Amino acid sequence: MPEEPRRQARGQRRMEQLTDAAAVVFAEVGYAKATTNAIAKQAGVSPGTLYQFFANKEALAEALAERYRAELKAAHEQAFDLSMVKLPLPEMVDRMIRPMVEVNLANPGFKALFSSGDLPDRLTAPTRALQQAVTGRVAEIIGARVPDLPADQRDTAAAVATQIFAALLGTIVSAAPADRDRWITELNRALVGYLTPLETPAHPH
Amino acid sequence: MPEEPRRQARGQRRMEQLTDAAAVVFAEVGYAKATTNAIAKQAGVSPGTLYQFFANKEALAEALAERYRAELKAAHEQAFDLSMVKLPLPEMVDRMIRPMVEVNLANPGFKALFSSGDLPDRLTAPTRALQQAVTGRVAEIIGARVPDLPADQRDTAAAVATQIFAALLGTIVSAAPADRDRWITELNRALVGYLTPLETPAHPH
DNA sequence: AGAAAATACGAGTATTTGCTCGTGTTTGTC
DNA sequence: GACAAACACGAGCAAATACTCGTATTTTCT
Repeated sequence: MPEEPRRQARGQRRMEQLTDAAAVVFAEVGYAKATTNAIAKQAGVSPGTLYQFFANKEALAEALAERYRAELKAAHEQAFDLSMVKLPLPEMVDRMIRPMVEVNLANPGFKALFSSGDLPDRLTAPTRALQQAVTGRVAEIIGARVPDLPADQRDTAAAVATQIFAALLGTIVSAAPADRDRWITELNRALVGYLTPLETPAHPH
Repeated sequence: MPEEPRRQARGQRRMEQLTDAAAVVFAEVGYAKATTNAIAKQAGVSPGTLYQFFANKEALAEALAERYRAELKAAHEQAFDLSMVKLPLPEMVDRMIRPMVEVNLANPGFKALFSSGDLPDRLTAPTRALQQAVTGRVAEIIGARVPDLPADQRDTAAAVATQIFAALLGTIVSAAPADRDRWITELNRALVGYLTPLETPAHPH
């Protein structure tokens, strides 16, 4: 098995160019229909060069997914504060949503990897990693907010919330900028509506 | 432009065989990776025969989508009753959800057409038709339940509810049968949580 | 029966696509 | 400056795939 060559500065730049290009092409035509030759062309590079750095199309997608994961994590760490746990739910949800929408608007390829329905089997892995990173984050927050909630219920709630988010993300980013806030509001309502009962369990009637 | 030939009984059967086969293959590998040759083989028919009845892969998907639309409509007309409008929201939502899940379980190809992320451009049309049929139905119900709701808010709510549904549908059908009810319950909670505020507008604080 | 239309076949085609490989250039190290 | 490693090229391959077409069979109609 061939070892990873020791990358030099030029190579690092190329790899970034290539993931950038992949993001553009994925965003334009989706992962499945994106061709490696088109990605190479978009990067201003020959097909051969692409394969000098990535074993295959999938590895390229993995690298891109990993980049998004890191970016998301950074955005959240910047936007999150443990004090947020004490905010009213709608405001907290808003603060969770915004950075993710921002990351998505800044990286059009994100959606193609995060919430595309039928990707080749193997890509399920990086996609799952992305989704799971988000879900884990959400679970943390819910856990901090409702400490008495059993772990399994918390994880289920986090998974559902993430799916709702992913579903509406597409609508939000493909909407006209003027309508975007409207859809974000709806997403907020949906999440708040779903999560509120967790905070006020079993009310007497 | 060639005219549609007058189909004879044999041809009608073939067309059904072919859409059946398409459903199977779509369910197995998704629309994008489904090959027309594989569909023909699954139908026990040569590739040429497939193209005697469908101009291309897309037309086949359209026919399948149309079939699902009709099936869904029938299921709903059977399950719906105007009296349902007076039921408590959770129960009504449950009655809306169940038949759709049923149709989905009975027709594994449904999901591939209904909630797949990156389909070829033209297939957006039949897919949209399916989604819109569902959304329209939901809008009707909401309208009947909350007559005072402005039309645009009603349509927005219907669209969001449909997206939430589509998002969790995948989880529901791919879950182990034992877990299915659990996820259906969550879907119910999500929809009820989102829709409830519409029924009790602007509460005094 | 006989003609026309519909159905059926399946090897073959034109194109696409992920990826390779032989060859040449640039970069880093001593 | 010399040597090796990394980088770059791009024509082209092997495989896949949507679709065709010449031919043969079956059904329908008169």
